[in-house]
Amino acid sequence: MGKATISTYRQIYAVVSRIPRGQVATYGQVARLAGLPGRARLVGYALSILDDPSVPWQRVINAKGEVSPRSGGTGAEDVQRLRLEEEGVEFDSQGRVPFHRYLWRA
DNA sequence: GTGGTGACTGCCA
DNA sequence: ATGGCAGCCACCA
Repeated sequence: MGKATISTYRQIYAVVSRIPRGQVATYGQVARLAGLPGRARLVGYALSILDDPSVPWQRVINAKGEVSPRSGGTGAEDVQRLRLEEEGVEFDSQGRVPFHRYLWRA
């Protein structure tokens, strides 16, 4: 665990913090904006160990437009969807967020 | 050092 | 449309 890793996470959290309320971004998109193209999984990991409550992690979803299933079976997915709906993001009948309406155009 | 595991994604059958 | 998989790379056992 070195400095480089720490700054990498900081970069990721900084990008996520820029996503506007009521909009969403994909893991891959966040990775690219953070200067880490092709490293979407790292974004997922960074968010999984996030402890800073000021980072709007709920606005990051997968490339299919859905809230990514967690492995641990925790209720995090439901919390994420609820928090998004609270800020005005609507899900379609298939449980997906229509990108044409809510994707963040950085 | 090695191998398995992901809050992922794009490609291909 | 759906599912499988390789590539990705930090972490942990």
